Amino acid sequence: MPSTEKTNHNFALDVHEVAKLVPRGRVTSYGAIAHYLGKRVTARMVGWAMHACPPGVPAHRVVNSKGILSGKQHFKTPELMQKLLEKEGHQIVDDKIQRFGDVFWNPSEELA
DNA sequence: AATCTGACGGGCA
DNA sequence: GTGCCCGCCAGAT
Repeated sequence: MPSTEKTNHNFALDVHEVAKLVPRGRVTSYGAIAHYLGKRVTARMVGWAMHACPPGVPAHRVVNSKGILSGKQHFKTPELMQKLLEKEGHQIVDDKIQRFGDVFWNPSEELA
């Protein structure tokens, strides 16, 4: 249960927690996680949090609002992110997840 | 101490 | 549809 109260400079932990809940074969966005955690947490903060994501967090399942693999450069190798996603059944064309609307997982609803 | 940057996103021109 | 601006806050310079 992530805290949505006042100043949490620990939201990174919440971000990681939510990221781990993303089902295999589904993806979510930085903004969706941010919205779920609360108003003070913005997509940028989520991005920052992912920067320090511990092992076990499926960071490849988190993309930007357009379904683009904006963070692939931060993986061990840029191809890794796409490869993992394709392995989970996603189609990716030009760094963009196809059928994004269908595989999108919204924590605010699915996890509400 | 001050400033810039960033795995982003929404709003407006 | 494209592009610029602003906000949010923690690191890095």
